[in-house]
Amino acid sequence: MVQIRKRTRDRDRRSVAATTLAELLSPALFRALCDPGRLQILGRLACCGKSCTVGEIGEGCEVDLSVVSRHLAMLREAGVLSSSKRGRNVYYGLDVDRLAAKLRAMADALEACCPPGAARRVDERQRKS
Amino acid sequence: MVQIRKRTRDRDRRSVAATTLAELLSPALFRALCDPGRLQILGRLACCGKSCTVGEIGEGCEVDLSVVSRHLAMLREAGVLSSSKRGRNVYYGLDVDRLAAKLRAMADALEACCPPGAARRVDERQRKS
DNA sequence: AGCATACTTGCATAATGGTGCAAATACGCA
DNA sequence: TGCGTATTTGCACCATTATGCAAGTATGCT
Repeated sequence: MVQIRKRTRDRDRRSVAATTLAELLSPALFRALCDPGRLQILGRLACCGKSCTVGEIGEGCEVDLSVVSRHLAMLREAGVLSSSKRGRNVYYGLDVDRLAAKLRAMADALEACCPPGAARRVDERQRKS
Repeated sequence: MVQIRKRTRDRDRRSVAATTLAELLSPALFRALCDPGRLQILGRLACCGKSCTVGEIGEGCEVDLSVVSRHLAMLREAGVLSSSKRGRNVYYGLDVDRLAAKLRAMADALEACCPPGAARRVDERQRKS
């Protein structure tokens, strides 16, 4: 009885994890991160540690400023960056903790979704048969 | 003196973190994950918890099996899935722990790269001026 | 060997994405 | 208001990617 109740709880937990996983693994986020130029911007903002204007971010980039602007907009729409306008300037900033939390949530959801114990190895099935 | 030594260490740590970050944030990985179909496959394999054949994975997918096969190959090349052949079948499996570890490493690198303390808030700069 | 099954690959096509230039918009300042 | 600066947007072009179909390869079975 205890055993059955426990299994039921496990199944529920996995089910919730599955929906969570599907929500967390959004194509849009990965889409935003899959371009080298955008990743470069992300890295810059992470290391710089403060929000910067489009012009500042574009400095040293070989691409047109309009491209940088579009990259930034895309990262903002994906929830990676936040922006705020101040005078003529638009400051884009990376909320490191937010992004880190999102990545860790994905990791957690992946593990929670996975059936407990047995099935964590890729090659298990081959070994059996 | 102690203060200076500490700052130097912090700078070193951030510098290492920056290179690590650049290595971890690989476009290829995000590239592999940015397609809805591939994410669906990933989710299935995560929840199923064991490696499956191409045919099994393709069941219920509306796309051609050749597309599934290509998606799987792409995920394998990105280091997300591993595969092994057994008879006529090819088993693709997700190593959940490996992927989760990769995501957490990204989160750690992001935080390590960020200058300590002050600069974790996006809107700090606007508040100053 | 011959045939069936499982998967991959070549190829053509359609869709999507990245880029630069030029024009438009938004704003501050005199 | 008029001008200069910062950023975004429209548009055309080129490159990349996704897809389905058909053909190819690899393997098991009789």
